[in-house]
Amino acid sequence: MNLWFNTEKGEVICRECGLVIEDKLVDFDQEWREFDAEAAARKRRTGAPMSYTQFDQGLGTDVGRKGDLYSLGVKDKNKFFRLRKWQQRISTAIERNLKLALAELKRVSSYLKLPRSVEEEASRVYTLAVQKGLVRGRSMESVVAGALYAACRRHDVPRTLDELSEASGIEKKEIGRTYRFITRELGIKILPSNPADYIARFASALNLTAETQSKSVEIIESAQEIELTSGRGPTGIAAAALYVAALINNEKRTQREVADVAGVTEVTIRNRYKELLSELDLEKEIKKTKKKAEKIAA
DNA sequence: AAGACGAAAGTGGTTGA
DNA sequence: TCAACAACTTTCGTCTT
Repeated sequence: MNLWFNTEKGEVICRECGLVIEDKLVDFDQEWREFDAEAAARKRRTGAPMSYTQFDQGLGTDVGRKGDLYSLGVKDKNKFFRLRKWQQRISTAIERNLKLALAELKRVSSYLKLPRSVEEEASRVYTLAVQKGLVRGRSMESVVAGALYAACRRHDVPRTLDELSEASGIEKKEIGRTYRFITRELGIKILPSNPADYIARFASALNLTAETQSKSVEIIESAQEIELTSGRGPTGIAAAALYVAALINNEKRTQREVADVAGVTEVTIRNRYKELLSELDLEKEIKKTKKKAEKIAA
């Protein structure tokens, strides 16, 4: 998509269709001007942005820099070195662990192409987990994976456990276990993920058109209304809806193909598919497109 | 011959006593 | 803590296109 950030009007506009995507941009410009370093020091109110992806939220203090040394006498110099030693000692287990873990977190999150907001949230979750001592007895990596999984769910950009497992090299059930553990211990509430959130990703992996996508979201919505979706795995439902929608729009994919990208088996798709057909009378629509296809062939 | 279908047995996780 | 249970998987044989 070709976007145009109009900072004057505070809008984000699509260059192709002119659609205004966002009309409440924050103005990131300063409201004053500075002409030299002196004025800058006087006028700037903030430092670097605070971020949980930095192990100390970007707010850490170092004792002294080399430049300060020249103004000190011998006695003060010794004091200076002593203080700096202490500073380094204080940064003990927790901080070192955080540094390592957040590096790992960044790696996994960029592998999965997760948005910044999710990475940020996951870092926050991990930091909390460390502070509560929840990492003890668990591998750092698995907690990182669990935190990321939780963050994904919260931000409605679900990745499957399989994907997380592939990216982090941690076993699926291990991730699931720590995920459940830390969300329980930290009191993080997570709604069951919505099957519709998976559609966009699965559809593009299968090269399906936008119509098929919206059709399958439609199907999911009507299925949810009659409680067909509760208690079932969301990926299975998403896969089945996508499969049916593809049939209706004459873009048939095999059950095998859909099953692979969704990370479920053909059997699960069949089961959901059967339920969808019997409860939502979609058979008519499928027959319609079949007839159309035959006419075109003839 | 490939894909769809369905039965049966197995797995990991939740729930309720 | 254990057993019952539901969802999902694996496997395999049969039917359909």
